Amino acid sequence: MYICCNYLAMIFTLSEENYLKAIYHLGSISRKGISTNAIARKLDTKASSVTDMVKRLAEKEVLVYKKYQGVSLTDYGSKTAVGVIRKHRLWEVFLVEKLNFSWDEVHDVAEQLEHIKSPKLINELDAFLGFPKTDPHGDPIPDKDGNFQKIEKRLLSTLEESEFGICVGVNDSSSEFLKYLSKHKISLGQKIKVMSKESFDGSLIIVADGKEISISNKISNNIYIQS
Amino acid sequence: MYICCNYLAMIFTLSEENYLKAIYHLGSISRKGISTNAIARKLDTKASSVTDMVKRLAEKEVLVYKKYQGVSLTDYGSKTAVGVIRKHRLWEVFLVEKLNFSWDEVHDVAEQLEHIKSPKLINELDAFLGFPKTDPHGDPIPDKDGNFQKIEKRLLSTLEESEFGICVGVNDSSSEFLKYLSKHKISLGQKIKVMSKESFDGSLIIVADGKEISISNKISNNIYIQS
DNA sequence: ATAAATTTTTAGACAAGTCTAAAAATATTT
DNA sequence: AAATATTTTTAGACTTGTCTAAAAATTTAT
Repeated sequence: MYICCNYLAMIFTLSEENYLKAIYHLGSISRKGISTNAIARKLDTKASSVTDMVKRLAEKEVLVYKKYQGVSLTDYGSKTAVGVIRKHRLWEVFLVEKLNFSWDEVHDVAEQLEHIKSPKLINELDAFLGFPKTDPHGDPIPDKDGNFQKIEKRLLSTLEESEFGICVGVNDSSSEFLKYLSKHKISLGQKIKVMSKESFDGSLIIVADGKEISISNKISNNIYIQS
Repeated sequence: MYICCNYLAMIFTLSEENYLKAIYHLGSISRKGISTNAIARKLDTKASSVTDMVKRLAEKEVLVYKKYQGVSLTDYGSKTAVGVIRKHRLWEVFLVEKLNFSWDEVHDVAEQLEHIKSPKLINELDAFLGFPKTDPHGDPIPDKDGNFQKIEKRLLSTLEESEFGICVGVNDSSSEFLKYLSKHKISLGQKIKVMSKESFDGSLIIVADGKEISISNKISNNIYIQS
């Protein structure tokens, strides 16, 4: 029998880790295949690049890929993604609590630190910080076995002017509502920025896929975003 | 007038930083041009690869390169290398003092951490650690302007019979060598006395931590002491 | 000072990761 | 169900950083 790889010793490049993390975030809401375009949007890259990478990752058996059907992570791929997220969030806590970073300064640095490879480092850091349960944005920190509480998500309606987020899910999955979203280019992974907010009816003017549209409070109460 | 690059905003790849660091280390010994082969040996790569990279770095004006004449760092290249070394050594202190790493475990992780780009991160880390002057191997840590003291140090192998000194550093920081030292209770600050010196192979009989041991010339050539 | 050995460079190739442009498949509209 | 639009994939190219093999320059030895 042919053993393709030793999972425990498997090493991923920085790029591969970023893809796994992006796919995990997109997939943690919907259980369907994640589309090439959604991944491309999330990673600010081109669909063709995603196709290439996804093929490589499928060969490594961290995700399942079928042409034109999108992808979904295997258990091992999911575990790997959670490991990267754990590192990201622990470093964020370190930066804020020990090095006087404010919550809006941590992300870029944590994006670099999350790729440092050393199990001892991250587990000692966890202990040094007193095994924190959430990061500075309120997102849960997985423990060293990958267990954590439910993911934090907000309604689009809670965003303020000039804030933005990535669409990670919907509350209402009626065909009617989903068609409305498609027509306005709002899909999983789509970046949405709030340009202005009308205080008297809660309607928003947002930018999605480069186009500016106005949406009612009813709509923004049915879209989940992640900052 | 054509301005080739903005030094302050210049960003180097991981590979480029490793080349600069290697050239800096080789250059702080001899003042001549550093040879392609010496760099290749230090980085465990091929001479042809070094030639390629060195051309790129010369274009970025961080070093001066003339065919067949070796290279030498410009002031800016040198400053960049010192910046990487500063990061490496500060992370080593962090790992040992805060995260319970032993001195033979830090090198590989610090090799990764030294490439994280964030001036705020490293300056805050410096403050968090109390502005340490030396790393766990006794090497000086440059301050944020790149200044550091040269510490007076001699090789243990230069001591004569009945002389003694304090261990202040090592030349080889491989885990293998450091483990050997630990086993024989030789660490930074340890007093070492030379009892006798074998003239034909240069081996020494020393006393460290109250115990008498024999060490080869290869070992004593990798330990720095201060009288 | 010529020959031999060594070092360094060039030329050409490769892998990872990305891109553009065009083709193929799927989804939507009428 | 045919036409249109969108998504996804393919094909080919580029960059970074590496390699091998061979050519050129330099150094060492005779």
